[in-house]
Amino acid sequence: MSQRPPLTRERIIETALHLIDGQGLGRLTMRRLGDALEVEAMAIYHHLPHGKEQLLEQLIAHVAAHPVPPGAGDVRDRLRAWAGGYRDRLLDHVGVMPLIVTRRNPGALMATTQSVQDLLRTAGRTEAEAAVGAHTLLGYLLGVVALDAREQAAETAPDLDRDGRFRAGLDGVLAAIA
Amino acid sequence: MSQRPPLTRERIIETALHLIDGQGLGRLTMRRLGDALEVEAMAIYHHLPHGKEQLLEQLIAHVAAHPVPPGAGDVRDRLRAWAGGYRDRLLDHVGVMPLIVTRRNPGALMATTQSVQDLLRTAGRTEAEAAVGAHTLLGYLLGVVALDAREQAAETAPDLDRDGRFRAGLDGVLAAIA
DNA sequence: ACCTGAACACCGTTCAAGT
DNA sequence: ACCTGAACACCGTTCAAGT
Repeated sequence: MSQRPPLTRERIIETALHLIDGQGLGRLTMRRLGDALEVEAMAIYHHLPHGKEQLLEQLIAHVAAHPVPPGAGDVRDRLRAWAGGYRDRLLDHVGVMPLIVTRRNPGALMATTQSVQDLLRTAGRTEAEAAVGAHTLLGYLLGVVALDAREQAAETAPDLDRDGRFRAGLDGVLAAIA
Repeated sequence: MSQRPPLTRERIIETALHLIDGQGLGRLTMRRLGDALEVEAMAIYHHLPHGKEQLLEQLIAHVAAHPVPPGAGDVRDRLRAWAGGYRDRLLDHVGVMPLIVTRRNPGALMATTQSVQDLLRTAGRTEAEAAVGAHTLLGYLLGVVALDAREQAAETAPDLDRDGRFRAGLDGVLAAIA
């Protein structure tokens, strides 16, 4: 008798993310999520009282919240490393990109943006420069991931060096802001 | 007796866009679209045999396809003007942004990207520089619109100069690529 | 050719009931 | 407290029928 692990918010979120990564956002339904959790769909509402809307907000938070870690060293190097990690995470969960771009849960992305802005501020930029810089870098990251995801879908030029192109573009953006 | 104008693909697309702009993507359903067109929902299938999927593809094409117009003059000036217009269009139809970021209809965005790449190529950049430049500029544009849309939803700092911040970031990106 | 109406499988969610 | 089961309103779509 394989005992089912207890139903928790974390397990729900993780399973939903796994479902999206494997089958796409369109196939995430409360009923299918219930099946994957070996539970009736209605049981989910006990842990997420606001239903699917709340589930999606949690997914956005889980993927999009990725603040720059504290540390020292050259600002551009720190931002370069952080941006690479953020891009990897977003590409691992491209299925949630449409959610991140939605009006739902605006806080998740804004907290991440704020952390970049704070870093730039600490590094000596003016408040206005830091705001423009953080907005530009985050915009570049989000948009480039969206473009890469589409290219993958279209499957044109499979020999394309997406990583190299990203790093080249990133260096340009970093030169402009930091 | 107000005669209903004939049902055409264009009228369907326009009405759907109007519905999204006013009520959001989540409220676009075939049945509601039928109501807005003063027709049974099933009539739409006669003009879009592949149903909602085809409708969404058309909406993406309508909003995201925005190639750089032919012309002469300073490359940065041309790209600046074009980018401003593209941003305005995307902001006018933020509701379709989640669709643009989806894997559906990859061609629409890629054609736009290609037009930027061609412009950079004609202006003397190498093929690789043009590819990185087009990808960087398009990425910046898409991502920044997504961020702006979220900020609008959160309604923090209503005195924020979003247009100025965009132009400042755009100048940085243009300096890096053109 | 163009549109309608009934029908089907599926969806999110409420609500009363079980343990 | 935690989960189930039936029910409701809604969805996209098929298919036969109308004109």
